[in-house]
Amino acid sequence: MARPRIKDVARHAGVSEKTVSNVLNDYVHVSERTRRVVQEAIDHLGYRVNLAGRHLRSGRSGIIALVVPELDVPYFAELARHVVREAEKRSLTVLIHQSGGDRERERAAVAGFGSDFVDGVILSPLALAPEDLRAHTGPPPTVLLGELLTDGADHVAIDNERAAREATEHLIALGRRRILTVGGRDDEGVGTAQARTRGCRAALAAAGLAYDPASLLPVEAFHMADGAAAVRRTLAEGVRPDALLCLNDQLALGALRALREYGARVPEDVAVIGFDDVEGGRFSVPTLSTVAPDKEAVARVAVALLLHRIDEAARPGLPPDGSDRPGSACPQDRVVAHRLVLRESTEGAVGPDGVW
Amino acid sequence: MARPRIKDVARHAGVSEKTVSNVLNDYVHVSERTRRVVQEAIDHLGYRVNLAGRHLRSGRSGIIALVVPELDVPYFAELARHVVREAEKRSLTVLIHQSGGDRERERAAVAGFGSDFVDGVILSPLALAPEDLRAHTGPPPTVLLGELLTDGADHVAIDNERAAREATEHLIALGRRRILTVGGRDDEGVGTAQARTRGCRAALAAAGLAYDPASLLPVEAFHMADGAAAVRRTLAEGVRPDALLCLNDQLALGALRALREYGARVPEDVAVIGFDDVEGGRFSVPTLSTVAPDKEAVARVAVALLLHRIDEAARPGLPPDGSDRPGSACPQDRVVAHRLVLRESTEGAVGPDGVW
DNA sequence: CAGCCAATGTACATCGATGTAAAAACAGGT
DNA sequence: ACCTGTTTTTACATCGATGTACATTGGCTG
Repeated sequence: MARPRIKDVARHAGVSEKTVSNVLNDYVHVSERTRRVVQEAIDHLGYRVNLAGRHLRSGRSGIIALVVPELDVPYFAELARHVVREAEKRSLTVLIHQSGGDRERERAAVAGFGSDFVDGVILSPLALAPEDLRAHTGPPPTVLLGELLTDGADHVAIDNERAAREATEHLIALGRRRILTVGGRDDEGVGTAQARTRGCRAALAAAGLAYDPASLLPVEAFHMADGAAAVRRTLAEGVRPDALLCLNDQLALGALRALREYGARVPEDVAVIGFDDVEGGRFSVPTLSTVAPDKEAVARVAVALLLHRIDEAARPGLPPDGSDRPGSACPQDRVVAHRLVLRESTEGAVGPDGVW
Repeated sequence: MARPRIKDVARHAGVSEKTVSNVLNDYVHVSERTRRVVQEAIDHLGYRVNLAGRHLRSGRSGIIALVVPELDVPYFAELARHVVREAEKRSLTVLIHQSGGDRERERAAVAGFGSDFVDGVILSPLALAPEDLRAHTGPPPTVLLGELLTDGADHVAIDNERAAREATEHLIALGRRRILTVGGRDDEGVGTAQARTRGCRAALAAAGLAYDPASLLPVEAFHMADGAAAVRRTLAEGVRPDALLCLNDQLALGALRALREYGARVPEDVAVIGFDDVEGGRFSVPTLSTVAPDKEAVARVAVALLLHRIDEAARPGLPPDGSDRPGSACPQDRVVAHRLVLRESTEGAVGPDGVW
């Protein structure tokens, strides 16, 4: 009553094991009749291939890993959904890992999790340093999401600097001048936060506005709690901005909450804009203006790029070298579209409260 | 320069392959000296076990699947985080699947995804029917989350009926009488929605309030958009409730938005309560009262139960029978704690808007 | 009808790790 | 030194699927 093996199917169909395997793998030279007989045996016994055996033999598991900092950050959850869907189309299974923004865990990810059972890795790094990547050029193939860390690996992202510039220009066009950047970072790092901060500064400079380092509100993490805390802290100090550029929607939603506690009307007193276009921002009070990355495209491009690398690595070609095949061996750098979605938090009012 | 195999380590250490395997698996009868030599060879070569080989030999992959309807529903994302963390503690890896609430996909999950590479499945069903489960009692071991579908499988959930009763009692205690149930369902199904609806009715009955089938607002899915749409529709019809019991926080957050559009003050005009205690409800305006399940406990119990089944299945004992080992062969039914978290949407006001 | 090519099917080795059975090494007791 | 019993190590088969190399079959040509 155990699960049937290929040999059981072979016996049942009266053919050899290899013939069954050939049917399973759509090998061309199998007569229609044999194929039918084998298929019937398969159906009859309820046979299904054992991935362990196939994996051992082929060296491919059909599993790719997606590593994100935290799943319960809606942006990553939405991204994960798209990646899973995209991978499924190409009959790959996705293993989702959470790094918690821990450098050690991210390093483990690019190293293939201390074993070789994933065919490839899509990593959204938070703490990984460029040298970690350089240290590990070997398998498995890796695609990075988010900011460009180094030129050592494939990479997919929106143009964060330009997106931040556009968002800031929008705030400036609304007549806002006292703009704070929630989550902004001034340091030398190569992360998404720094790129967006640069874009913001560029817009300010272009508008002839002074840049004040104090306009950057640092946060621990990009959660609602951090956004709310940072804004509460600043407001408590007596600072009165007229616009907030929040580096993601979670921060922005937390900021909306904090502003409300201080009696500020959004957008009349303070305009707020975020990044990511998550579900929460489409139903908040007020609804949230945001920079919407094409998440579906990010997922599609990332999976395609990764699959390409995997196939490439499987071919007997010159693996570590990389002098031939133009535009293939050298790391790809794909920029995905984004657009500004303007909602109530910068553009309009919800309407009066209490006319029930 | 290929990845080293166990045989390479053996050669390098001057011992047999099995001895290396023994060291790897902490077999007792290995002399201290041999162990040291082998360990040095392992470190020197940077050897790491190949999971494909181990999986093939042992029949265990060390991977469990978590199947949820959608990852971008925050409750499932938070649950996923806990499950992953819990599994990691027991050196299991979690494969996350999304069923999209599709019955076919859920059925595939309990059937082990058409292959046997997962050791077990934790499934949060949405569309699965009891008969689907009964049809597939074979491997892999399965633990269900959410409502009790049948007595055929292990199962972990909060007491949804009681939780809904408590939430409704809270609304009634506030003096509310025109209570609508957003997402409520009256039918004969065995899902979470039905259980919560029953609890609500029980509370109404206990308070001597009439039950009106029209108080159930059906929804397509449990997303913010559905909550907002359902409430808008009802308000447009002229219905004026004084409380909303929303069957999850997403519906509730959508409802808050819709209420605001109609000028209703929450909680003064309408009290709102949800289920799940997601992050969004802790920062919404107003903050959301909710039924908070102990998600960490759900994850912990589910993983423990599953692991137990997996071990059980591996032992040579009487698999399909199940007459011995009391309280083990028979399906477990674990109820996890929940508590009412009362916030502004039922208890207090945010404070006046516009005193900036 | 012999002869040959292509289409089709088979036996066997292989992927890497580990269980089995048995051999080798070692300790202690007489 | 010899036997006994235990520890330590080894050779080999095994898990399931598939690539390789070869055997067989059938169809077609000359």
